[in-house]
Amino acid sequence: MVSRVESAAATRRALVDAAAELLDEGGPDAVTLRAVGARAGVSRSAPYGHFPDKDHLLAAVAAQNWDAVGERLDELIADGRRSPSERLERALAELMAVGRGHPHAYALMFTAPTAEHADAVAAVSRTHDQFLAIVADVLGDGGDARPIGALLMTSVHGIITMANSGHLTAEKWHTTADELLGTLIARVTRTAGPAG
Amino acid sequence: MVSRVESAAATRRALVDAAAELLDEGGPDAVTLRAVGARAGVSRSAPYGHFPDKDHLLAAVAAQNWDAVGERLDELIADGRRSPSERLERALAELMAVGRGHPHAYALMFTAPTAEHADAVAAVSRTHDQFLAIVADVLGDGGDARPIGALLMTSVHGIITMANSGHLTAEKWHTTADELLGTLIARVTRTAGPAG
DNA sequence: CTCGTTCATATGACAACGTCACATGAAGAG
DNA sequence: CTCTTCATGTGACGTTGTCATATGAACGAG
Repeated sequence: MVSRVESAAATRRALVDAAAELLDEGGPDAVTLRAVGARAGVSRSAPYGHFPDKDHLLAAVAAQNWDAVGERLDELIADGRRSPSERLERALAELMAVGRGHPHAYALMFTAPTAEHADAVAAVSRTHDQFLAIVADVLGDGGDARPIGALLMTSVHGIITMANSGHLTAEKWHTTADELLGTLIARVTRTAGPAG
Repeated sequence: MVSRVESAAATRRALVDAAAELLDEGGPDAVTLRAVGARAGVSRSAPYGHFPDKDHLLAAVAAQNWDAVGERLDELIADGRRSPSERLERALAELMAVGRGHPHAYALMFTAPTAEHADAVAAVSRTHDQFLAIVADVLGDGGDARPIGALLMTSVHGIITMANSGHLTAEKWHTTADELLGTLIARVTRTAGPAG
């Protein structure tokens, strides 16, 4: 029951989960290999049996987060009760909820994987494809969904990061992240053509 | 000529410049206090005579970068030969040029100052106000420029950061950062009303 | 069952880092 | 000239990521 390979896989999962929890709770500075090991019930350099270095462990956390978002998008796509534009709104709102609710985890998802971890790159690619499918469904067969999808994705990403860094204050900009999301969707998806 | 206060001010400037250069060249990891001191011609803990800690030194670098952008926006505002919408395009292009040309410096500008450094907060506020003035000039007297300005600022910020982190590949999204900027301006400033 | 191998994990150690306490030496005030 | 002030240099400490090595239990062969 506790075969060697099973135990190793469990330890790997525990390490990734511990790193994710520490990141969520205390930010990047709280994610030390010693703290990760302690929370996972192993010692400080046990991660080196599963990852080449700390960056790869963090890449595994990022991949897990991307997969979680992809799962939510999957549910949206499978849910036939909603209209395409409603699905797009929900997808963007989901991204916003993750970004605002778990700022550190979100920031990690958008720090260059640079082929450090093939799993992370694949997870990102999968989730992006799912998002593009949702956008394509809204636009119909009229044009290429990718540039419009990119504009939506990058803009929502900018709203989230500026809000998280405290640069999007209501006093200065007289609006909120949620309002900006609504305006963005309205203005970008209004006429579904490819580019202005 | 080398009065004590002058010398101290010169050292402070040298420290900030050294930190900015190291950041530009080697990224955040290259900015160690020892390296900063060495490049500035002083020793490793000289910064502590001018800043409470490393974060405050970095905040000073961020403030300097924000002021530099503000200066460029000032030039745009002062240049009467351009139309308001042309000025807005140039302002956003300027932001994009900084972000793409100096990714580490740009990332630092958008990491929470959180009142660490009053100078940094003031520099950010000044530059944001200048940007809003440019946006207001495009919209005319028809409405509040702030929400539209926020949407433009956050979206461009998102384009820059996603491009810098390698998440905005041409293969996946079939577009480029520059194209997205054009589409953004076209779709957001088309009809100048406040919100959709 | 027994023995030798393999491999995940634990421990010790090292360099580099941010930071502090203290020493030093020159600029400015009287 | 003397004393004070303050920017700077030096030594030291705790923490971090990482590696070399030791250990001990899960496997395959006999």
